[in-house]
Amino acid sequence: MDLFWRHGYEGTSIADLTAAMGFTPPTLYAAFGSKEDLYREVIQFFLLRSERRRMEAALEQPSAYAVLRFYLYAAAENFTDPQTPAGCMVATAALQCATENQPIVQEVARIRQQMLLAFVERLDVAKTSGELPATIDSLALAHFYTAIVQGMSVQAIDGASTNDLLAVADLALSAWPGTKDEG
Amino acid sequence: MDLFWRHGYEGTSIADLTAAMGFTPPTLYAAFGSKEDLYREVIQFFLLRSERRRMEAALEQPSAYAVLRFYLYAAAENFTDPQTPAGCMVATAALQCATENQPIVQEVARIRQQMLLAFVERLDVAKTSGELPATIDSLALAHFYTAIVQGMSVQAIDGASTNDLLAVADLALSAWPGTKDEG
DNA sequence: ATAATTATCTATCGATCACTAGAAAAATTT
DNA sequence: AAATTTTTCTAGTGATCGATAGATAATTAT
Repeated sequence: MDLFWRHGYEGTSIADLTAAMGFTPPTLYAAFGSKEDLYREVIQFFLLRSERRRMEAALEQPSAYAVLRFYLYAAAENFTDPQTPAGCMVATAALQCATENQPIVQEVARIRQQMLLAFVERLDVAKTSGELPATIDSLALAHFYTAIVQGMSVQAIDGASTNDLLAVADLALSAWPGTKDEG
Repeated sequence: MDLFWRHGYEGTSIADLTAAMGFTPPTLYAAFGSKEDLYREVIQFFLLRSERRRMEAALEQPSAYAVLRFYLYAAAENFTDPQTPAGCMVATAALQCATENQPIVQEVARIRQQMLLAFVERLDVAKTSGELPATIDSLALAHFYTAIVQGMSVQAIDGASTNDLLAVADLALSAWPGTKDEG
């Protein structure tokens, strides 16, 4: 996971992986099938351990605004955690790949769309509860906060600090067009 | 440029490039030196023709707010222009590469830092002119709008429409903490 | 303890990677 | 028109790519 996270799908070779894991290619292929299968498995593992956990923890917050704040603050911390590679493993992964790796590109893009839809769902709830005006376009607002997360990931990769990203998060939250009540 | 833009540095092979340009590898190497040299030249060409032009046109706007609006609207249009690959060629390029290609990663990251600093400079001017409160952190605000551009690029690659990105731009502009006067 | 199974190894596959020597062709100069 | 220079080609370099056949070692089952 560390290697794919740091160097991407195409930037990580089987030789890199087997050297890091301490065994030889046949073992890797017996265990995971192919490089592509392994990457898919790693992505699912990442989602389970990091992204999905972050989203689920955020969704426990009592208001849509608090959900966003929790998620963005957690992202700022996680994206700059020195114990993991910088940025998010899915938010800015597999953006450009060779033609033969388009299945990977589409897979990761599909996961990003799911992240987007998770935001949309929570924002729709916020509209029915009155936290957001009914005139608000949930999809547009979700696009905005998703873009922020993706931009934060790029900047983390470029070396931004936790505080840099927290400031970005705060500015994004200042654009919130609904109530900021906590209950 | 189209190939590197669409498939990235590692996703584009010399064979891809020579096939697209209609000649053979020795011609490419005589003309450009190496794949890395060619990529650097392509990036500079892109900056000249697209990114720098967009920034310079934006900076002709009469207020900092108008500069940002112009730049973000132009980005929304350009990132989804069907005549070019989706997204920005530098905003979301070379984020993950193999160890041997780290010079490329650093080069592109350096260019993104220059984009950031261009925003910082204009925001500092806005503080002296009173468009922005003197208490505003120019660097943080620049990080925010740069993140928006990078996020818009990711979403364009994922298939977002011009209108999707314009909505993101409008929400980002709604976070502007200064005067929105046009003069 | 022996047999069957599983896991991992060495060694290598053909394909492709970025790149280049030397010949042939095209353009330019005299 | 002949000589020179420049350009592009054919054909290939060694290295590395993802992936695998067959042998060996370790484990599990009987």
